[in-house]
Amino acid sequence: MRIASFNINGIKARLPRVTEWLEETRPDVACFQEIKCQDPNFPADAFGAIGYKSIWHGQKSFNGVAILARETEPVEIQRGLPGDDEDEQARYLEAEVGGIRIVCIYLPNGNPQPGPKFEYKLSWMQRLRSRMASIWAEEIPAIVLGDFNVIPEDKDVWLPKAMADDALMQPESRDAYARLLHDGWTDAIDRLNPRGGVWTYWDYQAGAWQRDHGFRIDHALLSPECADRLLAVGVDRTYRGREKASDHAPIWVELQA
DNA sequence: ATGACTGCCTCTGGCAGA
Repeated sequence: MRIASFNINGIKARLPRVTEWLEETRPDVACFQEIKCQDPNFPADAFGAIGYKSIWHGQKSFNGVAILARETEPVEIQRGLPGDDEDEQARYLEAEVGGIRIVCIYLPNGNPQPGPKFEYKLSWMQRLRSRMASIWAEEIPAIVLGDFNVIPEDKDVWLPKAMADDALMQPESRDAYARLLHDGWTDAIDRLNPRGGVWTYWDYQAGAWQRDHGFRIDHALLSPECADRLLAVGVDRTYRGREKASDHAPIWVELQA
C-alpha cells in the first residue's frame, strides 16, 4: 500500500500536474496541502474520472487540505485540528482508508519569527502533539503526513547557514518536531535515509531547483503499527522540474499490504 | 544583496508562502 503527500500550491493552477502525477504513480492514498480553494470549487469530479474519491477541507486563497483514495471512499474522522475554537485555518484532515488512519496536515509556516505567526506555529504544534497522543493511544496503524514546515536537522537543508533565521529551523520548531519522535512516531524518510540530503522543497527563486538548493519539510510519521510494515519511501523529484510545477515534490511511503 | 518567483483574489497590488 502506497501513501503519498503533495503540497500542490493551488489546485486551480496545478490540476494538470496533479492528475498527471496520480495517473503516472497511482498511489493508494494521496494527501494534498495548499489546495487554496473554497469547498465548492474543489475538482472532485476530475479526480473521480481517474479513479479517486476525495474528501477536502478548503479555505479561500490560502491553506486547504484533501485526502484522496483509489477505488475507495476515505471515511472522515476529524476536520480541523482540535484544541482551539478560534482557529479557523484549514490545515488538518483525518480519515480512515483501508484500515489505516490517515492524518493530512499543513503545519503553519511561522515566518516571520519572532512574532504572532511563529507563536501560532508553536501552539499549533502543541495541539498536534496532543491529537497524535490520542491517536497513539488507540494503538492503530496511523500515518501523519504532509507539509510540516520544519527542517528537522542540519542534514535536511542544503546550507544550514542560509536558513538560520527562518522559522522552519528555529530550535523551538525543531524541539516541537523532536518531541513527536520522542513520543515514538517514526520519521519514515529519515529512517531509510539516515545520512540526510533528501529534499522535498526547492524555492521558486534564485534558481534553487537548478542548483539543488532544497530542504526537507514534507514528512511522514508512522505509528508502530505502520512502522513495522515500512518497505520503502521516496520523493518524486522529477515533478518539481516540470512545467508549472509546485515548489514541493510529492513524497510517498510503501507499507506491506 | 533588503535581490530573485509564484498563486490568489482582485483594491491587477498586496499578501502569503518558505
